Amino acid sequence: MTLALYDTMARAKRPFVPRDPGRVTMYVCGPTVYNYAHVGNFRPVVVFDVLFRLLRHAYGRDAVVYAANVTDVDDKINAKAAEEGVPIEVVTDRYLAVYNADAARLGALPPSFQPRATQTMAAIVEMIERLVHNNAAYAADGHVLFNTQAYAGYGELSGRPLDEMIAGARVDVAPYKQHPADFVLWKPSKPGEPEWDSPWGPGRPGWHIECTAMIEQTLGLPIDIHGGGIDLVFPHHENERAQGVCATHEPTYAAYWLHNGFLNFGEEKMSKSLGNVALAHDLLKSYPGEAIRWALLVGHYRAPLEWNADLLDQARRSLDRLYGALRRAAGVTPSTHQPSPQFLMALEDDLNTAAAMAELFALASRLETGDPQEKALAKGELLASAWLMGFLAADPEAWFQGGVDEDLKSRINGLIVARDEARRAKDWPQADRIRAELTALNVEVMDGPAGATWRLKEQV
RNA sequence: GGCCUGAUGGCGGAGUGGUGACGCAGCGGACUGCAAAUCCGUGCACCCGAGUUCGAUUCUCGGUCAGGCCUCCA
Repeated sequence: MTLALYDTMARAKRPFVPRDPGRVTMYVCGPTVYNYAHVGNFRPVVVFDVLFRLLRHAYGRDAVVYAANVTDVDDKINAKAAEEGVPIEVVTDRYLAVYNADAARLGALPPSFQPRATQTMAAIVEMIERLVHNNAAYAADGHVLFNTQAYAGYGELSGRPLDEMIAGARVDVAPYKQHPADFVLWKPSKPGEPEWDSPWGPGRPGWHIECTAMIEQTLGLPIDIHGGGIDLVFPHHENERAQGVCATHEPTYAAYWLHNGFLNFGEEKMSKSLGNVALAHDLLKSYPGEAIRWALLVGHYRAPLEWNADLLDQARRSLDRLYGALRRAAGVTPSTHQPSPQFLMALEDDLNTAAAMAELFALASRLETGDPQEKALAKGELLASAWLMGFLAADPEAWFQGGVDEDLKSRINGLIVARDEARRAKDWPQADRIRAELTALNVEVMDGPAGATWRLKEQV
């Protein structure tokens, strides 16, 4: 295993060496649950799921501990709850359930932990107390603020010198801040908002502290890998790091910082064939989760990805190709359970999913054309490789015929049999009539040496 | 205003100092009663300008464009 990961702080690819190979820790910033999540929210979910799987492959299933948090204390949540006249838990529980269900349909394994801010309050308050005690935080005007001057390394992660940021800042500085870059650890709640007890009066935590507290509580500091969207580098992760280091006096907060790029929405391109490709939840009504996952992984995770309906159609066709090869090779017994070396090499190179996918196609091609021995190897490697990336877990038949109810299925099979009889009698007009009927049912027939197979034609 | 990325064929997207992945779409052929699928073959690209070099899409500089961050944000 020679995994190399691009570390945002080092601005370079670095060989990955965990602190303890027997306990590899990874934390990824999750969503604020106040609404249906945007597809872009699922890019990190899927990307870090691939990394999770790869790490488990390398270090062992139980050796990787992965925490992905949920932010359930937030202004937007408060607003939504107030709008509906319900407690915030009603809102957060609802959207968290949807989020988790959608993530599962995108093939993401459940993380080892899914901590929530509301369930980490004691740890948050305790950590703030520690920061105050360490002179890294101060109370002012009902707030507790982190003192950015207390940490010399502040700005190292994002590569921004402090004064530079202040010079370019477009926000007014709150009067109670000692330094313009200081940020809130604890603040009083507004009337009617949820609040928690603390030594500084009832209130709620600032945004950044929850992650640091959750990491310490679920994984322990320091951790090996910290991930999230590129937008989180500053200020969120910069602040997390400052807090974590000052609270623990441990110079490393996270050994590797990984950040995924954004999805690009070319508006005019997108809205034509598909009304709404922005919400994963809506997308899942039109596309298999696996196709969406494929689309999200088709480019390198750090690069921006052009997101449009075409991409999704192409993703589905790519999977058709792979599942098609498996379907035709139903009788082949895999001779290995190991992913192909080429495939592994691609993923180990900072998760080069595009190159890994190319290898999947190469394996499919060998599965189509190789001699029996080569086919057996290709099938084993194709399946093991694809599984490592979270693909091809479905039965090929189910992929092509999925979503068809039993009634329709037996009707289709009846027509296939009837057509087969007509074909054997060389009654081509009758055979074509039956095919037309099947076409009307959105079914495509494929005659093969072993009889006809069929598939549902693409929708949309 | 400050900081930072990126710009590859019809589309998406790897990668490389010299033989130019891969997928989808296209085209030609094989197979098929006809199709589909599959197989074989094939066309199409490296933003602009300058520099370094025997040679640059790949390195350097400048420009243009796009995106991100500095404020909630994947």
